[in-house]
Amino acid sequence: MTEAIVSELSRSLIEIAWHFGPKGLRGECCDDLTMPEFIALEKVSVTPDCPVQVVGHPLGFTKSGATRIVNRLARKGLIDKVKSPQDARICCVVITEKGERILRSANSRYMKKFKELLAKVPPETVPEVMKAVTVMAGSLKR
Amino acid sequence: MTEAIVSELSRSLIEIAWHFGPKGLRGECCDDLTMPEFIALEKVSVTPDCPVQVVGHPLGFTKSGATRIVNRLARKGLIDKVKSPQDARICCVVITEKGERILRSANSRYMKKFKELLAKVPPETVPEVMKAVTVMAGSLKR
DNA sequence: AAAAATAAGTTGATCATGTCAACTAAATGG
DNA sequence: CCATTTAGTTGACATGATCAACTTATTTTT
Repeated sequence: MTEAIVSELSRSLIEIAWHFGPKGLRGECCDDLTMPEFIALEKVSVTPDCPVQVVGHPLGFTKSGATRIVNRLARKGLIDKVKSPQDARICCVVITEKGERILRSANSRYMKKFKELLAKVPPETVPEVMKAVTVMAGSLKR
Repeated sequence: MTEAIVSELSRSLIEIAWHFGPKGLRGECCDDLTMPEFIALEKVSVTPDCPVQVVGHPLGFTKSGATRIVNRLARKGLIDKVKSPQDARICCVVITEKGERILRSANSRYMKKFKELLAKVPPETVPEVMKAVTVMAGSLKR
């Protein structure tokens, strides 16, 4: 494949990234959940007794940044912090009922945006595109 | 297509977006060009005599934010601000030689990342994926 | 068992980057 | 020629992250 085409494509991907990006669904719904907050909440929801630092991993944050985003989510009532019984240094982060609700709501917002994009793609290629996106994302989780 | 699959996919896309995102190639190269700076520089490079506000458009910035990002790029020597001879209110923003160089460098960085992702995708589906990404990005430019 | 090293988390100081509203200066048009 | 609009800038502010220094708890070494 030619450089020019890959170049064009990576620019397209960046545009999509920005569109879905930090200002993604600001103010559109969901307690004004920012994109990093969404990613953090998602991480908490799939990680049982998630330590604070781990919340920062998918975001590439330092542990300090992790503390701060966890505190923000806690202040909004989306998560709870519980001291681990095994190791008192560790702070188990768990999602609350409200957190689950907000996460679902935010997720459907993003889905809506994504569907709008997919609508422009030739329908017969959709399954392959979806598979490709999944594979690409999967290769990011180290 | 089922909700569950679209949900999974939109999360994948968000992960990719974050990976390419604001902290994208921070410190990896290119004078520490941030993602919004990259987008701004790109805009300047394709828009002859680009007014300041226009730089902010693809980013969704206010004119104030546009001024600030333009000043940052100017301070780094990547662009020049020239008063328009036709209308002295307007400030024509033009990319410098250094700006062109940095832009190319940043672009190839992003391309490298993108290629790494594409490598995980079944090769025969690559052309369709590329087309789909382009179309999706295209539908964002209103 | 005591001391040293390591690890999790927090916090103050700071920095980066955006908004808003008020401003200046230039153009436009009754 | 005055009123309005427009481009751009700026000060005050909000947000959100880092860094380094700290506390507290666990683990390792001796």
